[in-house]
Amino acid sequence: MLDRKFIVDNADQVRRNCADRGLTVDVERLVQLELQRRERQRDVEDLNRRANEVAKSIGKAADAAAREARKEEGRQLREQKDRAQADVDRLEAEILQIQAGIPNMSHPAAPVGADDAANRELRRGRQVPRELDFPVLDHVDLAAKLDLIDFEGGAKIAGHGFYFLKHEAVLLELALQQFAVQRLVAEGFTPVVTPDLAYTEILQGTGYIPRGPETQIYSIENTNLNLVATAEITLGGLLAGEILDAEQLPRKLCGISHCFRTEAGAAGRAARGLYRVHQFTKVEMFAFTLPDQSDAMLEHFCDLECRLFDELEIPYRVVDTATGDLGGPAYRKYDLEAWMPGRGQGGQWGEVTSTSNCTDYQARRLNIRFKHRGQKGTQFVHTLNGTAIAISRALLAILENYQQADRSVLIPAVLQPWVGCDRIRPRVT
RNA sequence: GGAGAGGUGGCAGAGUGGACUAUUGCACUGGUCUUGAAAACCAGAGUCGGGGUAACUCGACCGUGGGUUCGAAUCCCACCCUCUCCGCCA
Repeated sequence: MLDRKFIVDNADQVRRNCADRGLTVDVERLVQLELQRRERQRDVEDLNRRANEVAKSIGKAADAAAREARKEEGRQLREQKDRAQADVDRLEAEILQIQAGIPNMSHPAAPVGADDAANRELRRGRQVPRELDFPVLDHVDLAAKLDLIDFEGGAKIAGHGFYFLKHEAVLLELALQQFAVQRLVAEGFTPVVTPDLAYTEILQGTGYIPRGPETQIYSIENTNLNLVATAEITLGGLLAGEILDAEQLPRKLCGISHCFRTEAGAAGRAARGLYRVHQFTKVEMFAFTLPDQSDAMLEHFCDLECRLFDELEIPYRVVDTATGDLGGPAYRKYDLEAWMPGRGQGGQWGEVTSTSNCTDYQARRLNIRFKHRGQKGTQFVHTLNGTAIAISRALLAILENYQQADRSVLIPAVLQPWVGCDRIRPRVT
């Protein structure tokens, strides 16, 4: 959420940013409603003050008749106050609705454009895509030949988009988690395993919208709980409502969670196999920083993502996300897109990680602040999130990039200690 | 899941309808004393919003949301959470 005072004082800038992101938002109406609300709020406070004065005077009233008169006066003042408060509440609700639809401001260097066509490639990873001089399979066919993933089984018990991992795929899932968490712990992250469910207000604080027609979120009926779409939700929510000591920032966490996404409206998009599924495991990075640390932290997160994929020896490119393709809370976002030889005709880049600087947009709604010891006042922290490893897409990229002419798949060297072999061979049945 | 007890400032902990303008202690900040520190003593100090150049001042906040009342930390209702015991269970 953007600061309301900022919106009112910088309406033009906010309107332009909404346009850059391809959104139409009635900023003028918000400004107008907010000015009305402030005026009415002053009435509420004035009536409260007068009612408080009356209440205090009752004990000192000379006689019963005077006391009754004062009571009546107090009653009327409270009634007026209630009416004024109702106006304020009504205005507040309408303002919030508009305000919630306003995205974060965008980094001045972020490419301006309507969609991912305007994304800017920043650089490529160490590994270049291999020349494959044999018929290339995609991960679905590879997994079938190697008996690694059972999509039919997943569909049978939970529907399309669910799957069973089997054999070396299971070892790879665990190996990727180990690999990511160990690297991150060495970089000063506190590792956590988070809940896979969270309250609606926590999701909203992080910028996710449960229970709408277009929601990507699974909710538990008759409760206030939802399945998380990412550990970003639980990691951000962990410190909701807290005031942090400035000296203890930045604070870096990495969380393992399962991620659940309905993928409503995703039908028809390139979604074969593991690329777009309803459940996967992810190791997520999250940071709480001082405002002047967040730009550098975003670069740090991006560097870490690059290091992980360089170590896995998977080809990738880094992309600076265009304004129209940024999520609402993001101020700037970098994606890593891995080379996926089996995707499309002759291979395509496909997103494997994403890291965002959300500045104070999430922190304002989650109410996470910091203060300097001995100084008065608080400010909102900045929050950042980044994918370390999303298992399903990393697995996809490994299978397709490491496939061999004999239909075996090599195991990346860094993962071999955990997988316990250097190659997955077709299973003899 | 059942029964009981609770949720008050950074922490501990008092407050059961009107001077709460939230007692007190610890921790914190400044000062006095001291070569310096500790101790002692004195003083200050929460968050959010509004008004004012400022000293300052007004409103809100005692788990959350409603309600009763002229007036609620205090009474009532619902929900959330914590602790103890019991049940169930990996």
